[in-house]
Amino acid sequence: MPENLNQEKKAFYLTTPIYYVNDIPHIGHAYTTIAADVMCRYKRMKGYDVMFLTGTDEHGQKIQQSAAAKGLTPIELADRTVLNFRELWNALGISNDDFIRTTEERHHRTVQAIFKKLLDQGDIYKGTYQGWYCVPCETYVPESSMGEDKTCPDCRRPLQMMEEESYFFRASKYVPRLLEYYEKNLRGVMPRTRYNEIVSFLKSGVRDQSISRTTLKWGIPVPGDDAHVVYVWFDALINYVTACGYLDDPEKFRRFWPAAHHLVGKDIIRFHCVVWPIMLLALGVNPPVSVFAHGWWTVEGEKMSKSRGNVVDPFEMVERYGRDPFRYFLLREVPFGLDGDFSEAALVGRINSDLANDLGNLLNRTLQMVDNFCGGVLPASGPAGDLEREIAELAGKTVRDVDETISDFAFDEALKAIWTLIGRGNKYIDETMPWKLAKEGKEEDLHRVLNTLYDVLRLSSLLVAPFVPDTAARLWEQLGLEGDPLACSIDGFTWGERTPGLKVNKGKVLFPRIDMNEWKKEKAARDEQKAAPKAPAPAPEIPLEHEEAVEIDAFRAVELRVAQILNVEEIPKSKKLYKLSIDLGYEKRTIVSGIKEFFTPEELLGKRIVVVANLKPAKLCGVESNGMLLAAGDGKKTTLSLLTPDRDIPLGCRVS
RNA sequence: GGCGGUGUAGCUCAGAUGGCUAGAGCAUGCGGUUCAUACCCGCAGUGUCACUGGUUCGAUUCCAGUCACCGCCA
Repeated sequence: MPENLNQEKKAFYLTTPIYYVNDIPHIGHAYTTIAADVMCRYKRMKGYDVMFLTGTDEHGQKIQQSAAAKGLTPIELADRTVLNFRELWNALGISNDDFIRTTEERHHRTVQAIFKKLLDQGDIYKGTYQGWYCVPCETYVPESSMGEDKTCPDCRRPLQMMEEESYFFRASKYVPRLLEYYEKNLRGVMPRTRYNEIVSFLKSGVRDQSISRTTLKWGIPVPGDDAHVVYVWFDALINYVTACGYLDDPEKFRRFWPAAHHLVGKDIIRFHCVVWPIMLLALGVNPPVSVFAHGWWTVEGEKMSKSRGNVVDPFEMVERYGRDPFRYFLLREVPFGLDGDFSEAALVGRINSDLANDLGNLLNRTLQMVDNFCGGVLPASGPAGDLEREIAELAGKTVRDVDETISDFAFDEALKAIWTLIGRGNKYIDETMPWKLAKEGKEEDLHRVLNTLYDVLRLSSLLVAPFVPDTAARLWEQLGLEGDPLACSIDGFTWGERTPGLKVNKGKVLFPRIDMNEWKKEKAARDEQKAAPKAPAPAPEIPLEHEEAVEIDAFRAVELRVAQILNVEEIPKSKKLYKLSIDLGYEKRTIVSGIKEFFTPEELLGKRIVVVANLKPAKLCGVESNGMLLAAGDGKKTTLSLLTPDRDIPLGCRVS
């Protein structure tokens, strides 16, 4: 690999995915972007010339639709959502060098130039696309996600086989070349399990990709054929080279592209590890050095989803706990690449034990001692003893460990290594008991200890700086040091290096401890408020088609009665069904109900509901159901609400 | 159904190439200390290392099978 030998600085290029503007920013977006930020800040401190890119993906059907639903033009919608992302990156302290929007002119030109080049060289050809199409939803449905009897998974209406003219990208042609590339580049896809998945997927064969659409307008026109727009994925991936100067700045491209790394969520590795590298190979450009796929967050043990209402709002977390603790938690709690669980209790635990007790307290007690015993001025140090040599050695090892682990995107390991050093500092105080040395007048020993602690903190400030930039700056300031730790070089750190007569500025406690009892009360109160009736939700898409009119008798024939849920059992074989025991007042029954996706057993227990009492019994998953409960839901099955009597009324009463 | 992964202390997880009393963090209990944010330090633990066989002088670590969970593919 050519390593920019004629440049004094090594290049490093890192991207996040560009985020689709049909969504409000949540913890997943925050996670990827924070990780990228940490990596880039670290590389800058290691002397790399860094380019850090994030941005937004703004074309495509979904944008066009949701803009229309809101009475906006697509670009108006995009302009609004982009603001949310920019604000979030600001709130999280993201240090990106560029922010690309796929609607920008530089990107349009690049996409069209690439399309044309591939077309000219025969890697793009015109053909027909065949597939099952949902006319109302205006979308193709892959066979794997079709409902029963070839119905649309969204609106459940029947699909039609459609044919459409489309441009295709000759992906199949480059599969052997890509496989060969991955064989030689084991870090091309990380972590390893994803690498295996991609390789086995490639070996199973890749179809040519349809890369244009005639059914929508919101996209980049295919050069020379205005009936088509470029398919959103093909368009989106190209952003990584647009911003890198592929078309406009060959010098920049030559410098940064050989050092390109992508960070992505595990859901989009196929595009990044199959389609994208093949596009690059076709262009005669090397695939990225690595694509790292990180895991997903669950929330309080449950899958995060809009319908559960448990989506973590990063703005709220930053406001409540601070940006640094949030950043720290996300990268410390879970190995990058694995799924993890986000819980506020765990976050508070990390704040108290790692940030307050270990790091904050080490700073606080050290500076307090410099104040108490030396009038706030760091004294000159005597020669090091065995203990000090051991700690200096550990410091060196920590620097090496951090470098090694961060290079592997193992942010959690890097933080563990730093905290081992911090822990050693705390232990060292107990071993040497500086207050005793002060009392006994052993000044030389005392000064040596304080200096050693000072260096542990000084180095820690540098090492934590990429993760918690604000905290690092505060540490630095309290240590009485000039400038910004983030602007320092990690390799330039020298143990024991000192400006004489340095005065420390013991300031406010770095991280106040959070009282767990009070926190629990506060959290419980908050949860209760959340559970209480919320502001009216925005109207979901409701199917507008009506059933045929019926006579009143037809309705009367349905015997609706009030009942109460006595017991809820999971049906292990089923993802959707619960077995419910219900009380109708005059009798108890079992019904089977497909509401598992929307309610926990706890939520259902004791609920008073309305059931169809004269429904013919039916067996579902081997359990006999005697009736059904009533619930309201939108057509897309994103939410469901049980019908429940609004005041106390005896069980068994009829509903009419 | 195919491929791959995982199953180790209450919880979250580490444990190349098989070997002495199986580890870390958090939580728990006890002790120490007072410079410090009721903090820090030390000690104590409990574990049939999923199950069943096999290879071996010896397996958590290798092999085969079983079960459970997860991912990708069909």
